[in-house]
Amino acid sequence: MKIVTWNINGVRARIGNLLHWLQEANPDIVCLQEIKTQDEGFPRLEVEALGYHVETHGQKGFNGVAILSKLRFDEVNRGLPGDDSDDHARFIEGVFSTRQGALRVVSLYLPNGNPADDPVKFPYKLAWMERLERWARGRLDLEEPLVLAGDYNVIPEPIDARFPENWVNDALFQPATRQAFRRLENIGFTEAVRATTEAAGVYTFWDYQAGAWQKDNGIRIDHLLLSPEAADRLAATSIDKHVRAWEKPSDHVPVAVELALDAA
DNA sequence: ATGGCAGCGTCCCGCTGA
Repeated sequence: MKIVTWNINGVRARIGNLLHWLQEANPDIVCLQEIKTQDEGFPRLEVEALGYHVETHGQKGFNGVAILSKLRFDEVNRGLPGDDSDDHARFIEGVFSTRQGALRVVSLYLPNGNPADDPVKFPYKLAWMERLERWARGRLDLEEPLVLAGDYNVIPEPIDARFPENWVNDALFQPATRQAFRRLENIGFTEAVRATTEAAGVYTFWDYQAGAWQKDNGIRIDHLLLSPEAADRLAATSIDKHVRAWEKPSDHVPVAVELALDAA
């Protein structure tokens, strides 16, 4: 079972890249972030034509997440519980049947939080991370394979940036941000890419500006966190870095995990 | 990043992103 997360930075602007990549990578489940459209604007017919079921949680202009799946959805939940006043579309959960039992997959787009001294944006990021932890603790009680996949907007460690010194004042690399991410790991989640490589120079995002891609000035901020039951079935991870060199690319690339699970 | 891209809606400028 191949599960992938990709911040696509506008699904309507990226539909050609998405269709090409789906055929090349042949994933079973895809978690998209920043679809930047309302649900009715998602190009679902083109994606369905490739054999995928589509569930979205969109909003006008920015944010928005989706899950594409070759497996039928048994259940879909939209929005991260814990704050009814939060109207950002950043969270969608799908439940699937496998031969080994239920599988839960979340596509999440964690708030950026910049500027780090902003009285609203940075606290919103930390509060969202606290809500995610609270929600995730509850899901761990189910003792099921669960994948929390998405754009976390978190650089976990200095090794996850080409120039970590450039990020010390950034919300993505603040001590409080990194601590909140470690808390998610410490309650029982395994970060899939770091579980499979200790290598430096592994990035998932390169800014459009200042020739960041050409200089390999990247950061690793797209992650897949695995519950114990999912981590026990972790077979491999991969990053489709070559997609960043395509025409009209997203600034993020797909990050994949292979789990030893079979569709029911 | 003293902001040099890119997508989107308010649509040829302003906002958001990281």
